[in-house]
Amino acid sequence: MPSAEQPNLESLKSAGLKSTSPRLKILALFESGPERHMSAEEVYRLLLASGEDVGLATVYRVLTQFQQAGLLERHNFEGGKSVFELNQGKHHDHIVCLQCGHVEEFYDAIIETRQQNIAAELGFGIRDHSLCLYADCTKIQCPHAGNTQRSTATPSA
Amino acid sequence: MPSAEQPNLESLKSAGLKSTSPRLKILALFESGPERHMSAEEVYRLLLASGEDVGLATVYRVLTQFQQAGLLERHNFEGGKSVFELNQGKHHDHIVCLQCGHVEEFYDAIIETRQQNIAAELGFGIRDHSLCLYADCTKIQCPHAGNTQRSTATPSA
DNA sequence: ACGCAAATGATAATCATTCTCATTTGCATT
DNA sequence: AATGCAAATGAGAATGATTATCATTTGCGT
Ligand SMILES: [Zn+2]
Ligand SMILES: [Zn+2]
Ligand SMILES: [Zn+2]
Ligand SMILES: [Zn+2]
Repeated sequence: MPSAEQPNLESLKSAGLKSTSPRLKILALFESGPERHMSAEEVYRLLLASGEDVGLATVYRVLTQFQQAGLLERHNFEGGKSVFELNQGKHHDHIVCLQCGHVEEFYDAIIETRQQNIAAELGFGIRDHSLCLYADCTKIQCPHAGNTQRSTATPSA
Repeated sequence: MPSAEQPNLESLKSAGLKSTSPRLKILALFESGPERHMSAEEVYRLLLASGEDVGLATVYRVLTQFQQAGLLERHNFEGGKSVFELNQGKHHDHIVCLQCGHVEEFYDAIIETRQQNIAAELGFGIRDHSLCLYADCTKIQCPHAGNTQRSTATPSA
């Protein structure tokens, strides 16, 4: 077989991180797990649930390392705990359901542009920003709305 | 003198909170203190510094009560600690200097409108939102930029 | 002035996260 | 494949922010 193998091993290698079992498991979880946005605790629980044995401290360490390496993004929605997601290179903002915590993503060019302009007007150079809309999705698929379906909402423009 | 007195006593009363010394002091600090945006710890330290004797637990309690009563707003900028500010009824978003932590406020009608539209498109009913721009103010007045002046920037558009 | 529920303050407890350190493991080299 | 060692891990202690407990104090209506 040719050398077009494990992209994860590559990711880790090029990030200067040696490829260990906990790291590969965590990366795999973000790539093909049930949730795109997960807290350290969630990652830990999911790994335990799937029989993997990793320490909570390691999960925290690895998440931080991955974030610093650019593999993951860290968000601080309300509630004091950080959530992470795979960095796909495509910036987006979030809307979080206040009932069930479900996270939806969106991108709006107008808002992004305005942010730049506003910062410029105030004499700041933007380095980062976080926009999070808090809402309740009673109108769509939400466990707390009596519907457990996965949300598939897409902006119809 | 007529009965158009202490608006603070009124605020507390109408919030169902009895007017106590810690509450009045904290409210006064937000109204005429040196900072509009303060964490519990900052409030606590400022009160101690001015000779007042309040417990830290009370500060936390009162801040939460004030927030629930609508007197204060709570924000969760990055860094894991909540900051509070007097609720003036005028919604605004924030830009925080990553160097010195200085907070500047702004309001942009275009962004606000877009948020509404986006949520509507996704089938959510917005209940709240938080937008925070992280930047460094090396271009303006920042202690870390060698200038301690208070910023007075105002968006011109 | 009384009485009592509400409020306070000191401290313990909790929660998320980081640190410590002894043990294990990846990986380059023999 | 065996060796060596720095890097990584895991268990648990430590930290920082915040909340809960509870005995004591205080605001306020009577
Ligand atoms: Zn954005
Ligand atoms: Zn996302
Ligand atoms: Zn806004
Ligand atoms: Zn503000």
